[in-house]
Amino acid sequence: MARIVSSKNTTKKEVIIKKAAILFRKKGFAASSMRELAESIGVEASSLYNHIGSKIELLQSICFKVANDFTIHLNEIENTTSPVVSKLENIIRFHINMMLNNYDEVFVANHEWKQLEEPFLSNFLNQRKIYESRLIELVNQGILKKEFKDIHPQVAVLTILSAVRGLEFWHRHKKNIKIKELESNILDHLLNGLIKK
Amino acid sequence: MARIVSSKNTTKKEVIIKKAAILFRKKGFAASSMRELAESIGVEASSLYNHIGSKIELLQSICFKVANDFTIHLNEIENTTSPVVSKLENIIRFHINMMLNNYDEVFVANHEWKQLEEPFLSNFLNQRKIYESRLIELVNQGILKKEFKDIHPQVAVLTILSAVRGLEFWHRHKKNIKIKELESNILDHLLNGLIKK
DNA sequence: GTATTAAACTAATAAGCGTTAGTTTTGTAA
DNA sequence: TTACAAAACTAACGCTTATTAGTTTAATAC
Repeated sequence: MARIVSSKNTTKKEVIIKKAAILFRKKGFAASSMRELAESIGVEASSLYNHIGSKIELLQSICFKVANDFTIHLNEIENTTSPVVSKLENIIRFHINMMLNNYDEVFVANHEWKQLEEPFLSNFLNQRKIYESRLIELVNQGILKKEFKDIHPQVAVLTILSAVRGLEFWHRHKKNIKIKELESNILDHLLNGLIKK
Repeated sequence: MARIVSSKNTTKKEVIIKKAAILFRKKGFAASSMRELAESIGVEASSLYNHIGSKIELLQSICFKVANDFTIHLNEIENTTSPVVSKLENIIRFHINMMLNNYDEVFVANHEWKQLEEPFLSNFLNQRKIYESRLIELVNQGILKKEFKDIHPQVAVLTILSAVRGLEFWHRHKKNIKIKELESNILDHLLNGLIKK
């Protein structure tokens, strides 16, 4: 009789959620079945229900964990007194590292939140909206302090968030370039641009 | 008896594909049912099969149409003799306009290609890889001609493509900003950066 | 060793899926 | 008006889905 293996610091539920994140990232939430998930763990599908409530609950856990991590980090950044450009750099670095270290979970949160059900769907979107607004306000401060050009802050935030999200694709050719080099290149591009002055 | 309405220049098949793109964009391919699609058109699910072969064929049509549009445009750009920066600007503008004018189709191609089956999946990925390589080569030319900084061309292309893809999110708050302003802001950010010099 | 509990199993459920077959209705042209 | 073809319909197929109930096995505590 196969058993779910979990070390001392991780519950069996956490093991299932992690495996779910991997599966959902690869195949998408709707196209993933509980039987597949169970197989990837090594048990029968029905056995999973000794540890979790439902399939949708797995998606909720993944999405809200990610959202929470980003919010907490932003809270910390806002409570410092650095130049705006440093704050923004810190945030971009955090996004890059989250993407590299929690690839499956961040990917799923980014792509599969649509499959959430109410009230989780609304709540998730609202958290994202608030996070975005706080970033826009930060860029706005940078403009007022003459650290940034007089650009449209909403568009700048969108461009930055999207560019960082693009690191998803980096897992394809991860080996071709060093992480630190990747990080500094993206930061340089977003902050200083592409054209030689 | 309800009928699929199609004007003179669009076949019923095209109507179905368009509605499919809208549905797949909203709910994802796997989570969309043929019964839902039929309902959005106003007929029974089985009636769709008078015009199309299968559900997966719809996804194929959408994805390969988009891929083709981008490839054709890149062909045209490569056959001109403009400065690299103009070529790149032209390509970015094309991406922005494709995203704004063919939102559903581009979104689906970007998000749901995973659900394609072989050999379409491999073919699609290969086309994307080639497209990306050609852009990287273009940026490389810009570096050699001293138009661009000495950055990592692969990272630059990834950043640009990702930033432009982020326009997906723009449909949420489309009205707050003019398209031309949006376009020039993004171009300026990607080419010239955020920090005041 | 025995009792208890955690966690696996098998089997079954009802619902939804894409798709097909066969039939009926509708629009068009002679 | 009649004949034909296009395109809708109803009904059903076989399959997969998430989930539940009931049972058995394995690990833990005394």
